[in-house]
Amino acid sequence: MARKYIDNPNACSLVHTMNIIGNKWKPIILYLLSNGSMRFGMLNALIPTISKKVLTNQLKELENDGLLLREAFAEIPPRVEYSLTEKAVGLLPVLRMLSDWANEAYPEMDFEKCRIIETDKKPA
Amino acid sequence: MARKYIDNPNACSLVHTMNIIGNKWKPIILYLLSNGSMRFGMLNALIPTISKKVLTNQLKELENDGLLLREAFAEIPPRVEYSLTEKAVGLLPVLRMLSDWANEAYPEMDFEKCRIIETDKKPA
DNA sequence: AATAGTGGTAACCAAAAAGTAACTAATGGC
DNA sequence: GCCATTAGTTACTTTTTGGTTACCACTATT
Repeated sequence: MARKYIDNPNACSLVHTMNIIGNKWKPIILYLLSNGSMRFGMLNALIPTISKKVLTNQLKELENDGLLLREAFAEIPPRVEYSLTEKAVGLLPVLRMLSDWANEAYPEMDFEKCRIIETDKKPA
Repeated sequence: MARKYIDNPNACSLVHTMNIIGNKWKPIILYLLSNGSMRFGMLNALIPTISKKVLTNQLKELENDGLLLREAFAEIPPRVEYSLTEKAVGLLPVLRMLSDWANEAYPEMDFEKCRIIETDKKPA
């Protein structure tokens, strides 16, 4: 009787996508940049609980995987803009569906859907 | 000038979905079970590189999140069947799209799409 | 008694992800 | 000189995920 098994999970396209975006911070970053290009400092301000170290690393990985475009201008102080590539834009509808799924699957949970709050104070 | 920021990433529906399925093993488990219910041992055999400890834990988490149904039969030896809930079935089309995205986004990569290999030998 | 079948569990460890705090570079303005 | 701006970088630490190994329970069979 032949045995069946998965030979190499890393060769699986689904797993590959998850490896690329399935962590704590990348979905948020992609969501924020879906509204248009953004500078490092703005991303950092919009996600108050992420460290500069981690943000830098996440942006670098997304760039390496072809999802982000990093555009450095010859300016002082330094100015760097991050924007989504076409590859990433193609992923947005799927992210939207993942978001919608949670809203439907857990109706008892009041999700904010990555709500952006406008205020003049930053939490302690 | 008002400042904007994300107040709580964990309240975000997209992040919630990622927290639930966005790790190393759960996409594979969901994929395998999309073909129909399965027993613990079969899952373990089909994913040769996962430990029983981790498989147990992943199944328990998926069950707690409402994606898996665990059905224990009054039999000896123990017999337990795992199957997808409707909640999980609703997620399958999205997983499929995540898979398709990788195939399109990285055409130079030859994904196996969680290919199941039939053979009578298990790798060393 | 030993072995088999099945689905685990427990104790400990390794690797990866994320966090903390301090520092850097290159100007420009006071 | 000091302070400000911006986008990092570095060294170390903590937390989380995943792995290893041995063991368990309850029969049934040899």
